[in-house]
Amino acid sequence: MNIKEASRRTGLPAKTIRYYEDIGLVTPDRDDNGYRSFSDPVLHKLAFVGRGRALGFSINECRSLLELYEDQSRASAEVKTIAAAHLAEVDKRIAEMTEMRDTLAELVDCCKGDERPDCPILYSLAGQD
Amino acid sequence: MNIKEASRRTGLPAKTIRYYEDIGLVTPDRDDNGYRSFSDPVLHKLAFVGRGRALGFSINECRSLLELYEDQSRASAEVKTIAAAHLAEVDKRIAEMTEMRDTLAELVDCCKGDERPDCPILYSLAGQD
DNA sequence: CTTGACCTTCCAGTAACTGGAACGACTAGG
DNA sequence: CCTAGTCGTTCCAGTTACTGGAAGGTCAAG
Repeated sequence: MNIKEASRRTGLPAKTIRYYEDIGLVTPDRDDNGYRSFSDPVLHKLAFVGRGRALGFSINECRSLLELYEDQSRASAEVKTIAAAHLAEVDKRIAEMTEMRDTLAELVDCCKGDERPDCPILYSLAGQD
Repeated sequence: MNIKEASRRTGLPAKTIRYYEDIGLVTPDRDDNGYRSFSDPVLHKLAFVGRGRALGFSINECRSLLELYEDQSRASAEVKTIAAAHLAEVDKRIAEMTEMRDTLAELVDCCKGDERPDCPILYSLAGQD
């Protein structure tokens, strides 16, 4: 299977698949003409990484998870450690963004949005609170 | 005032202040020895950008806001447009992250985290739902 | 006159792609 | 057999917003 079909099946852009090969996440076979040839296991790994990325795992976390997935003697505790750490990160990030959002929403709400220069958003950014 | 003091007063790393000069956000004066010399207005602009960044505005949004701030004849509607668009982005991002978070939390919750290889997190990433 | 804290510039690296150029391979139609 | 069009390849550069580090100049204190 060529890269386009692999792209279609995994939902990953062809560019991204090439990039994943570059950084050693997957190693598709090659046909005699130099074209990449995607076997089912490789396709499977790509989809695995795609799902990991969709859950916000970094490439390196995906790499570790992939290794654990392939290691039949893994302990689920190792996986859980990675995922729990990531979850904590996500929670923190959401909390930060929510705080930001609320401040922002308040400012937007206070701004009349007319043709006059008077603007609480700018005043706040200027530190005139 | 030299860069260190400007850094202390704005809370921005000196490196960042130099970077902001590089990209033309601010233009501090120079002393005869080549050192940057920060006047109050420049300091003020730096603090403005710092607050904008803390609210999640991109550098370019900060640049636009700064221009509007300095334009006495601005219409607050212009500012509101930028801020509201950003707010919508933030809201979208928070929604995405929250969805991610919930899926992740569920998986983490289901994983026993022991020495056995059995792991719902990996199974889910592998697409075995 | 030396030490230490400051300052300068410039180069490179980060994360995870994405766009584009330049060129080769393959297939279908005339 | 030629050609057009779609696919594939590699490689280089750009994105965002910094950050780290090297090499070297400046300044104030003792």
